[in-house]
Amino acid sequence: MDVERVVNEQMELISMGTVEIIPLDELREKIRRSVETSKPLTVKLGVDPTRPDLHLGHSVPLTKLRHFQQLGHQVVLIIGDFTALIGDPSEQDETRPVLTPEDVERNARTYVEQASKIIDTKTARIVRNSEWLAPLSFGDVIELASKFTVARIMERDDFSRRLKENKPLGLHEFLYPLMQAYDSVALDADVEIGGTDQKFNLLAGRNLQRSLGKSPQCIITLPLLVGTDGVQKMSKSLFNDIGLTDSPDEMFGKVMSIPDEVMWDYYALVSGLSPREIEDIKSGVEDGEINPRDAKERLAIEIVTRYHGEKEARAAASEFKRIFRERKIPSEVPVYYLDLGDRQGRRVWIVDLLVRVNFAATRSEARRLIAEGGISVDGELVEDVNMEIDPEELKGKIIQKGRRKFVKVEHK
RNA sequence: GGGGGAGUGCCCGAGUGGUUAAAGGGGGCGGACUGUAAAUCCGUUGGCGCAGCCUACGCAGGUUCGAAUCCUGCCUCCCCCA
Repeated sequence: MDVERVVNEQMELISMGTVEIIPLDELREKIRRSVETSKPLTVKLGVDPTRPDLHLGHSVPLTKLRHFQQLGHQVVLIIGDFTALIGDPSEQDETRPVLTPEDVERNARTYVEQASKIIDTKTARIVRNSEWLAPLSFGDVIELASKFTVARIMERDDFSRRLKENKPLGLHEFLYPLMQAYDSVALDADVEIGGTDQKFNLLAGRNLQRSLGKSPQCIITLPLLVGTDGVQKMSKSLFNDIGLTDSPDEMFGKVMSIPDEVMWDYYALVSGLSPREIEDIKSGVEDGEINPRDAKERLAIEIVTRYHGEKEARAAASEFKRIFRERKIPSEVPVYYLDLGDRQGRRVWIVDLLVRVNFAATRSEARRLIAEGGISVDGELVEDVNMEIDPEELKGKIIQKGRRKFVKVEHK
């Protein structure tokens, strides 16, 4: 077997889509040794269960973990149940609210399930870092903390920025990189993966391992996926996320809503296509041979296929076309069951109806919607705020709000 | 422990006694346009069966014909010194 060739092949897949590999030649050396001795590398990815759902941004490092898995390495997914209690201060402008152990536990469970859509959870090691972090004594922590200097911790610009801007910075937050670093020590990690925002924490692991006389890990950073707004990084709290558990239609639509320019990031990071295929599509668009919309549609299909299967992806694509391109009513419209019991045959006031079907939170809002020309009944624009409809007449009618919200009224 | 500063609508933020339901921006919603749920432009954005009324500027009182704006107490947060 040609060792050099295998090493090259592994390195090619591993480096695909990465931002940095530190240090590159050291990783190469580790791979070579692994190939020669047939001993898999231990590759670590930590995720803090701070929120109940994973989104497409999380899938970027998970996909990289999958690559290592494909190459036969031992991947370890760390559920940061202990670290989540502190909250990673990386890129945060403020101290995170503290989660209760119950929150963490609930989130942790769904994380593993969602991660299984990307990595093979049967061969991966899935561990919780409370396993080794919780038993540490205060003395142990002080001992570990002595391996870091304040100046080094303050190198992090998110820390120094917060200090400069007179924003609070909790002492406990200083310990976060320390804990993550200790994960690497506890697992004897050879490689750790993370987003570019994790660079400091990843390097902390490398340094701590070295301080404790262990072989230091290599680190791989990956780009942060921008959210559907095309500007900020994907984050549930910014409402620009595409959740891994989003329905096919929702997922498809959200992908279609990203600005054209960022679709190439998505292609590279979460489409699952090879660099060559992506390049073909990209040059096709640049030459004007492929309509950008079709390229984006292809992307959306690829992504939905990954999480829901091809059949669902196709269905989502045609549904999208139906609603947005042809401006038709979706094939399935939610139904609102009008309760006639207490109405005694009285007519239904449109404003009241809009609130009942949840198109408006208040009657004032409903009035505004009508004034803005955003409401129609069976395709007919509602102009009169005082419109009243006979319940019998209303049966089976479709109320539309804006372009894409529909509800059908039926009798209970 | 001492001193200083701040709390305004979903968010940021202007406003220091009188058309102030409160400038401006962001976000949301609607409309136009579009290959698109993108970009851009326009409108709208406290509640109430609403040409009127009610509730609002941390909380509770007070001064005044009239307060987000002045006074008192309380709560919360931040900064500096120790």
